[in-house]
Amino acid sequence: MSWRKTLSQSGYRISKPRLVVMEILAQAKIPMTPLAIFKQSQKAGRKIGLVSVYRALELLTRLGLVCLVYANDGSQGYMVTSEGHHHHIICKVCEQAIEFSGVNDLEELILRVQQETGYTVSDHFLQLFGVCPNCQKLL
Amino acid sequence: MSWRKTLSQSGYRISKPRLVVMEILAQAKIPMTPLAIFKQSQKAGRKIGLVSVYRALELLTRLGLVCLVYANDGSQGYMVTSEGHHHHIICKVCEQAIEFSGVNDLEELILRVQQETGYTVSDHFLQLFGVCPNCQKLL
DNA sequence: GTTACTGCAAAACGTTTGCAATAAA
DNA sequence: TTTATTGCAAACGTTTTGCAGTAAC
Repeated sequence: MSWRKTLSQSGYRISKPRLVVMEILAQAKIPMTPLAIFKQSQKAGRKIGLVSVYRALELLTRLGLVCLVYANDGSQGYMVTSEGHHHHIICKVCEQAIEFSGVNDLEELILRVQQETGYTVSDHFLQLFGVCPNCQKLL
Repeated sequence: MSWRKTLSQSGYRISKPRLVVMEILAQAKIPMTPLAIFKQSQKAGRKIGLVSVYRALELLTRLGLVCLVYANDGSQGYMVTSEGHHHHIICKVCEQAIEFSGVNDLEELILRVQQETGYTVSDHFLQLFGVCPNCQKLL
């Protein structure tokens, strides 16, 4: 389903700020902060308010259309999400981030931890960090 | 090695704020924010400045004596670390967090992702969320 | 035409910094 | 005694909020 449909079927409007934020995130190769999205919109001549960027990101995240990823220096950025469950791997050099799926691989670990700790596990967060193919060439 | 030795062998002093922060974190069962640590120090009658809490946490994190964990609502808190590599599992109800080790279980996943993406993986971040044994009884 | 949404200004929040006073070694 | 460290006050950057005007449906 397109993000426009998700929005309107949930009773939200396709406004200019939401459009611009989605366009910028769709083209971005690296996770983007609210401020970076705002600046990019200015550079592109598509004037929107920083406040609207925050509000758009909050909504889009809640609808699962974008997600928050953490750089390993602790800073946070937003990315568009594709359908289904997935994780991200982020290049430490150029910050380029891509998705990978891999729920099943964690199943065994989760079962073991449940047995060892007595916790029931309902959710998890996994991110990998490394060097992307392009940056490997340059090193 | 005790955290005191780690500090002094690295050329740092065992000051009151650092002592208080470590004491509070050692007793805490849930990840604590800088502000929560500060308030706890006041309640315990061990007066230290909030700024010192920040500075102590920065140093202790850099030395690997404490670490930052993320709640699944995005908020962050600090915990003492035990030796070696490990991850955390956090209770969604009471926020109680405990460590578990499990590097080997990720090995296979990491190898697969490296092959699929061409990235070289050097680092990872994993956190599990669920319900702790105690909160399971109460539900 | 209705009302969800925007954008501004201002408030709120968490965190950092400069610097004189203090205390750990 | 020396100098690393503290604690205050003030600066800082980020995020949120109230509200009148605007635009999506």
